[in-house]
Amino acid sequence: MSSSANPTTPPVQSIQRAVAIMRCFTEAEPELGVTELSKRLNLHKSTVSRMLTTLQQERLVDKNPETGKYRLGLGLISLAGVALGRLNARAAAQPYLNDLVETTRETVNVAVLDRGECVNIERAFSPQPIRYMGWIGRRTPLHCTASGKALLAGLTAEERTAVLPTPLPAYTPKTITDMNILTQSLAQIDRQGYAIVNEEYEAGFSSIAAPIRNHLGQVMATLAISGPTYRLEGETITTFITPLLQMTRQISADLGYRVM
Amino acid sequence: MSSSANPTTPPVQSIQRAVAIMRCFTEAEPELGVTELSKRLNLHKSTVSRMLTTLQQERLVDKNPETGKYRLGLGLISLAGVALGRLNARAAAQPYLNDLVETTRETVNVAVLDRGECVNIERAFSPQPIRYMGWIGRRTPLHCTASGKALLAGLTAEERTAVLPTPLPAYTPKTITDMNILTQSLAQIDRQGYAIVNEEYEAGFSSIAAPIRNHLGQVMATLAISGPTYRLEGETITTFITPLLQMTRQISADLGYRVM
DNA sequence: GATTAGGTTTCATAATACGCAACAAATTGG
DNA sequence: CCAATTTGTTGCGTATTATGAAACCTAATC
Repeated sequence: MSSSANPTTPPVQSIQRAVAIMRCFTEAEPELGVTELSKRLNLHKSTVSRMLTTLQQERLVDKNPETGKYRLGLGLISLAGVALGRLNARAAAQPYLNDLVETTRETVNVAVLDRGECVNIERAFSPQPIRYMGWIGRRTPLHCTASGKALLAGLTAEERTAVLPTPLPAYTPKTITDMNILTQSLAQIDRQGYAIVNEEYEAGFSSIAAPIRNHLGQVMATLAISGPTYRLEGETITTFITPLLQMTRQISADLGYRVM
Repeated sequence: MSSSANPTTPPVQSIQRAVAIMRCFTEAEPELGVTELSKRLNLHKSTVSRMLTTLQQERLVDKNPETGKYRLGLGLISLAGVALGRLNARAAAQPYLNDLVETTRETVNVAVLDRGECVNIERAFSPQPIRYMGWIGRRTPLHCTASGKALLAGLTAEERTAVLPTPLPAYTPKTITDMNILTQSLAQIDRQGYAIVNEEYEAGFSSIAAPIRNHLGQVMATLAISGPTYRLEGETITTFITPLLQMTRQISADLGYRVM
């Protein structure tokens, strides 16, 4: 039977269009008008207007009464809540996050792999005013974030090739874009059991992550500690290794993973 | 122009159907098959199958490889993350939630009003093993939850009539179903500035909530402390009044609300 | 006040989504 | 182990829906 990668069934165009409309709304641009969406998606204004009206009826978008513009609606939050609720790694990790925040005083995140990206599914924020704000749902690349690399390190070479873009995009001057160098780096991460990334994805931002394993030993999520480089640089981030690994071992054990 | 309650534009049926499919997945039933969805929604199997394929391509559902059944996908989480990101009350409340959990040792939630329901938009869980697990996105009724009543108390009589169902459904023997009694109760809540609910929505469950106001003094969200009745009954829940009100005043002040 | 821009609605029709039937694969029960 | 049943997918023709064009309404701009 065909996989989703090579569908023989033509997709339902109206659903694709509706999702494309919703995906135009971002953290940077939370509100958009009919005409703007029409231009971006190359759809007629009347098509966009009708679709927005239906999405609004279904609570997936709403209209800001003050600006008259559309934005994503709270109905998405309820659906997402159901989607999050089935993630075992999230439930397993959640009781430990605040302890790790207290120990490190930095933001802690849980992330999973989804279709070539790293998706945050849980987080506990640092109490410090300058902190990493990785919100739930945020997607980041795999090859230049600590969580992403920890996820990649748990994949076979084949799986890795399937999820990584070619060429690897550069996000900062420090991003590794050579596949061989990345592969070697991932082998090292697999051996040592954690990944550290300094400013490969975003200037001034560093993090350390380790895998969370299921009862079969497969990497199902990662636990990461993130913050501004000026606070983590030097030896500071290495002091997080032990508490991080202790925590991921505990969480993995809660999920049934036994080291043989 | 017509509101979403009385649309003159016919809705896009395919979008409605797709959303109906997604809404079949719940916390209680996170995985469903094509035939089951077909029966529930009275749609042909081939229609459901095609729609699920497109939703899967768009990451709003995925297929559990172990069971072959469909479930809500992580793509929803990213959209919901954007939706949550625009909620000022949530961002304003978030730094205070852990303090309130430490003070009360109970679960703390932030909720907003959305189309006749109370929706959780933030939460910090109690560290105790028996605790209220109000997940983000969870929807609860207005007339029998503390958050719901705190939201209702901030509405005009007209607005209230618009959002409340008639008759008021009973969830437990303690649910108030008489509109006059509810109205009097809400007037009292408005005067005292907080709502307490004991087992009106769910047996064994109680909570206290207070409104979060914006710069105009309008109730935009609520902050609630919830837990099992056996821990909160008697005088315990009243000891939460002062810390809760202090916190909602602080959060409201952060949002620009000034008591005249 | 005129013009422009954004958004909505009516209408005819082009194109899509649909149901039906057939088929393939998986599951169930004897 | 095999037949029967159930589930899910796909090809096809067409009924129905979604669509774009045009007209209209409202708000914003000059």
